[in-house]
Amino acid sequence: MPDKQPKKPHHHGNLREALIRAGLVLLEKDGPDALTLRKCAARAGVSHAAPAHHFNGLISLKVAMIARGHVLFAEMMRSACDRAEASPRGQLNAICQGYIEFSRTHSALFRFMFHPHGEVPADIDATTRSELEQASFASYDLLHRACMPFEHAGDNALNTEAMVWSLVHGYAMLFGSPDSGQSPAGPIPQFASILPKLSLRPNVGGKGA
Amino acid sequence: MPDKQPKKPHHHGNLREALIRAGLVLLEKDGPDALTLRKCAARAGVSHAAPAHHFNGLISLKVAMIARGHVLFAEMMRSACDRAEASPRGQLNAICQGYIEFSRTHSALFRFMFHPHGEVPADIDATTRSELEQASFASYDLLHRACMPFEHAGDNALNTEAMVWSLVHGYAMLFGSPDSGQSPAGPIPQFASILPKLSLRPNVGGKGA
DNA sequence: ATCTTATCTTGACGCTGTCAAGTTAAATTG
DNA sequence: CAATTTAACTTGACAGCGTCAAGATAAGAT
Repeated sequence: MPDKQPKKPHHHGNLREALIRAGLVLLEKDGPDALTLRKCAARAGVSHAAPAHHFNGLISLKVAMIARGHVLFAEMMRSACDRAEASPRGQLNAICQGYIEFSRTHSALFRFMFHPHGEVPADIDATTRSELEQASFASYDLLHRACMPFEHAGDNALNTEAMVWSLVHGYAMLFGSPDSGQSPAGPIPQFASILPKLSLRPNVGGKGA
Repeated sequence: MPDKQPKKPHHHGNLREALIRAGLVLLEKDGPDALTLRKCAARAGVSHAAPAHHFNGLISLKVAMIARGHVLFAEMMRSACDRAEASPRGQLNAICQGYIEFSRTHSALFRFMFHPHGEVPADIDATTRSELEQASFASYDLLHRACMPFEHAGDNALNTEAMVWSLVHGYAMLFGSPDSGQSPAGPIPQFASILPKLSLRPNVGGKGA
């Protein structure tokens, strides 16, 4: 046989990946309610029942899309960190900027990712489940590490994280959409002018605990 | 005719209200994906097409449920304010406690309310639309008023609001659910220990601007 | 070359939102 | 009070949906 691609195992080639990408396109184009297995299948050029062999149900495809979202999310935060100065404040600021930038450039996906469906059901296929766990851990870990320089021995170890995460997540949810928040008029303050109002003391000694 | 109720106009009596209540029950019981016009109709004891005469489509019923959610939301914040001391900090704290209490006692509804569907579509019936606008304004106004004592002349007028709202909303979204947040272990800090870390200076003189 | 297995197709089922038409009861009017 | 209009609801139908069962096809293994 002539030299083939290393991973073109069967008919379609890489249907699982194609379905995830189709789902992301549909989500961003027509919103979460327009996301259907059949449309994803059609967009990938396969029959309506083909997705069942890669995801056990629509919910699994959704979870796989969320996992993919976390990968993009982490990339955007990492890239913001690379462009920022290396100081603790610079890095934390960059994480937040990446967080908010993601919520703006992928606004439908961002909303889709964070608890729109309640808990992840138990009957997700193992591949998808582990993808989600790994990707969501990785993206959270970036925030976690950026907060570490501000943890202190006396504090509850999660205090800074919870505080920063709440602030940036709430801001992204409320103001990080094309239509600027559901409430009254006036320009939305920049997040960069909000973050400094959190009383964060850098921990000069080393690790906090 | 014998004395009738003032508002029992027709067959069912008050189908619109019954459908909203049925929807809220279904939402809390089986989640947002189980919310169906036909099930709401069945629960209200009418035929599957009856809801069309009160809501122009499923989306309108959803919006009406969100409006109802804002009413309950505002009630919970107001009640927390009534139980708290009258000082600016006491009131602001109470608003946040009510906010978080609502997100915990009505967790599915809370998630349902905040942007799960993108923008409100243009083709909502006028009744439902005005209900939403009025109710969401009322609930936001409570937060707005609680923040007013901390606004200052030099600040962007929305700074304090945006900051407090982001913090409490993010906290409620991330940690205000039965399953405690999607990320790593450890006890979640109380919001009461987070709020004081925002540098809020009371404005002793009167109004900020 | 045969067998096995993974991948995808076809067809069917019940449930969904929505539309069109018909029915019933309330309100209005003469 | 009776006829008419109008609002509320029912019935029936349609396409699209998720999902299951069964069959076809191609890749890999023996």
